[in-house]
Amino acid sequence: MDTPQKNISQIGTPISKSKFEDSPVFNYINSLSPIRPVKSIPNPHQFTSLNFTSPPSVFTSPHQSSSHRESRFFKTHNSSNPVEEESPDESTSNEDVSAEAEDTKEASIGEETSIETELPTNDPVVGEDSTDLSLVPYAPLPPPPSSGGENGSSEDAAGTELQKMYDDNVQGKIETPDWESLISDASELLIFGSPNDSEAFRCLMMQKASTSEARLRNEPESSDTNPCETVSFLHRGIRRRCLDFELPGNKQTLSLSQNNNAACVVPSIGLHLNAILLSSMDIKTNVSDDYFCPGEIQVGSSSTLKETLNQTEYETREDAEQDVLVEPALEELNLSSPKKKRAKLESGEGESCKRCNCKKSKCLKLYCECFAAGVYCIEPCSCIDCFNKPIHEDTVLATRKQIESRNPLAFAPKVIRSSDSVQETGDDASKTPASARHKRGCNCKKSNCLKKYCECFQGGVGCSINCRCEGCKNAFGRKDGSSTVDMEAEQEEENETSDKSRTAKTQQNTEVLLRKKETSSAQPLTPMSIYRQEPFSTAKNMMPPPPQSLIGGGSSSGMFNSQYLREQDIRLTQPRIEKSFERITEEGGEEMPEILSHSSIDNINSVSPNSKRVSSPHMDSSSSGSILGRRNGGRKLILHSIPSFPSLTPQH
DNA sequence: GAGTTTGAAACT
DNA sequence: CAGTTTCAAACTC
Repeated sequence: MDTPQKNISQIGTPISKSKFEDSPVFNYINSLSPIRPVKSIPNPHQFTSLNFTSPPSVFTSPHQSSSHRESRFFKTHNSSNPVEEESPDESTSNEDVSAEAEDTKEASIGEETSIETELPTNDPVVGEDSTDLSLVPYAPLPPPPSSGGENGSSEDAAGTELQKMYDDNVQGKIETPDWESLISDASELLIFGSPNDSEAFRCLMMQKASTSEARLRNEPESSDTNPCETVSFLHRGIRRRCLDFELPGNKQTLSLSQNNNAACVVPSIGLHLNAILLSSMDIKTNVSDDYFCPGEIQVGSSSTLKETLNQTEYETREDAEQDVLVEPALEELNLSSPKKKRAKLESGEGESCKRCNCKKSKCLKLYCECFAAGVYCIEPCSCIDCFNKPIHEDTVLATRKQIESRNPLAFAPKVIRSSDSVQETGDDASKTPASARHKRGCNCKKSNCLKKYCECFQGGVGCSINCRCEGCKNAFGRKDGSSTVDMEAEQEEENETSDKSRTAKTQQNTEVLLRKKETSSAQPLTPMSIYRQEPFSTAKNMMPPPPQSLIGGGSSSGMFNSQYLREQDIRLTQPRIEKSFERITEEGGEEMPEILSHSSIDNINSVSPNSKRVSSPHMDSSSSGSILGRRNGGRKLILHSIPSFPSLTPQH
């Protein structure tokens, strides 16, 4: 097999390889490509290496009929090889992978075209715009500048040439690279993205999934550990689709995480972040879970998580992530039997993962948890006449927009996390132990805020002034200001008053939460908030003064927050995430573009869209701001434009 | 699994 | 903005 590099060299310069390296042209080429020269050299073996074949697939989704969506990733995804599209050999499940693998092979053979095809995949990701990567999936892609390649045919000649050159150069570097590096990059993205990235990643997956859900279903039986496959699996495993509310153009945001988040998460809670971060860590423990759900993870291995939460943990993340690559396959397998999963979720605590059962809302209203969370409904959902699917993307977006017009914060995370430090501020929040508060507060009349009917309780947060509940006995903190101290006592009360079985459940949750709180309380919480926003954030989407973003950051990301925060377990995960962020900031300081402006924070208070009350931000702001400063060690965090949550509306 | 309860979301 | 209806999750049996 020839190495792609040859091709590259050919493209770039017809010179022989030895000359090639020395030649000024080579230098020039190097300068062109953002990526480190690396491997222009090594080729042959790298190429031959198994690693090589598969990995690219990670970012490429050859078969996609809806290539445009992925265009971001595959800038130059010109011609789809028929082969790509359908690899007769492979089972449907593996089609993608196999196709990709073949593509790579072809690339190695040396066709420019084929190479280009492959390259694109890598390019965006590795090199230039990590942002693109993050952007991902569903967003109606703005034609990426570089991506003109999407429709290679349509490209202008000049543009094409440039693109080619660029691609070629990049290719040379990227292609050759061993997968390890590639994967590591990818993992890094995940890491960085944290919430956002993960979301983005997920979105990526989702795209795939959405475009070919049917395939996915069929897929997995094969459990090849081929790198490519693993990657693809990863995506698939994560595959739950996020609604991409992000608007094209998000690229503005500098930070990877931001962009990414915006894209996917849009859905707030974006699950995403969590998903990956957690997943990376937790997946190991809970392979069976379909999605990376914080809650599930916890449940599955609560103890493990706790342990993992330790600061040291995140250090292992990279490794974990690699593992993730492998793990997904398992998940994938599981996916094949949705019922199983569902059953599992039901029985267990799969709640974290959205799976709706809508019958009349068509999953286009906030009644639908999936929709509310900013994710598309998937197979496991039992909804009827569901419109919350990629196929109806337009409808979904339109509906979302409509809802947002009515209530800008409709898709904002319901639970706003504030830093623990809040207590210091003396705000009402201080009364309650929980660092987080429900955005609007609950309105419980009969549940005493002791059941999941109560959104506060469900979100694992205490009731606050904002709540209009009656007879509040929220174990996480009463409206009247009972503190964490009381919680245990409350639990006891609960036991007495509430039904045994039910109580037991509740109590468990509560206990878990308490433990988490105890553990987490020591740790600074804030940083997360910043990132949370990102998932959905899109410069465009940003609300003027992003109230949400300020809010807790946590608030903004639809999927992320909702899914994540909703989990009572949130706390456990959070520390971890924070750390990851922290790490990011430390290591790649540049990566964090966001600026946390206090001003925005101030706005938070005012922002109660529906006139419904929003948790008092100031506490958040003050605390968060201070914390941020602290955490970052004086680094300035800029809240550039943090889209608080994934809003469809371009701008308000 | 069916039915009931509950409170958020949507509507008026 | 308040009251009512609709809805789907949470819960119970």
